[in-house]
Amino acid sequence: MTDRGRLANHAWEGLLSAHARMMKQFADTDVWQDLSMREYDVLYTLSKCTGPLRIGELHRHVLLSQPALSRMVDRLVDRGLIERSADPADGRGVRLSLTDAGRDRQRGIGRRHAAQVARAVTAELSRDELRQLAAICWKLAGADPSTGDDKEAPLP
Amino acid sequence: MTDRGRLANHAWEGLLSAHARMMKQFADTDVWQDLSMREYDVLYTLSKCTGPLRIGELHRHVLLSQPALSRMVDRLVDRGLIERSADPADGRGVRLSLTDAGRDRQRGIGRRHAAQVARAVTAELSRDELRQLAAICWKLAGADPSTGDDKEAPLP
DNA sequence: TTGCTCTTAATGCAAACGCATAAACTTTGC
DNA sequence: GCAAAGTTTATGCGTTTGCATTAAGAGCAA
Repeated sequence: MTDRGRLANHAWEGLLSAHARMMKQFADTDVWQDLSMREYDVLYTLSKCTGPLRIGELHRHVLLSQPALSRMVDRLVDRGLIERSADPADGRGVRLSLTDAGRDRQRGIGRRHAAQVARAVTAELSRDELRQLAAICWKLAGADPSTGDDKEAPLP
Repeated sequence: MTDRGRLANHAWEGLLSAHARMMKQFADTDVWQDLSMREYDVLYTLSKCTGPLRIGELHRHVLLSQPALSRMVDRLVDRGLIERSADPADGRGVRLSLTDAGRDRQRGIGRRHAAQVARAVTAELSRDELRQLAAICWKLAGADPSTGDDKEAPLP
């Protein structure tokens, strides 16, 4: 392995460790009400996107198998937090959107969670480090940092 | 929320997106043999540490509930990849270590996985970015980047 | 020592997950 | 226009996970 490869592995391991430490820290708090962090992640993803989302789109953002996601959507629909509607342009497709209750729930949890993220992350990193981390991670995520949208196969 | 807080949230969201994208990419490959990525994570953590590890120590590094980890250890012991032994200094404790087969398995998978990490990460980031990412993430992980060991409650 | 609390790991059980596959629909090629 | 191939979401089923609790040893005070 090249030196650069080793450096890449060291950086990736650092990212994994940071992820694990922070996730554990957040999981140990009381902000999630009756949702799991994964369920909140789905609500949050829906809240970020303007229009309704296909399940496949959602699946790109969420670290979960497609069947598991399909059933999680079932449960969230049953609980009145999201809505399934038929896609007029594609009979197979399903369009997902937050209900009003879902949006309220996401906002309530989101406000508290954002505060704890701010506390935990700013406690460790300077403003410059935050900027660098954001720029690098969004690059690694293959997305435009300003919009948060994925970039799919950038044209040459 | 302060401006710095918003920046922290933006950086954290970037880290989550990068994590999700990379994990999906790695999960879609054939390097894991008959292990799940979570099981490999346990073997890898054991391989990094010099001596046997308590289950509680392992639990600090792995994003899994204690009972789930306990049972995963069961299964890995049954499969002959790790060894449980009593802790002479503490009758409740259990000391975990890789068997020879477990070490072989970790190394075989680890080599291929490290190669794919190197490919995926260096494809997106320059050498300077890799260095910055490593330094910042290990800071966020609350650990010394050179050793990878956790720093617990740094003395004032 | 005894009795209490604290810590560590394991267990019962319902919920959630992943894999393989099916069902429903769209698209493609003839 | 129709069959074959591809795409998108859902379902069957065995395995794994998390929550609550238990079991067992450590630590400490009287």
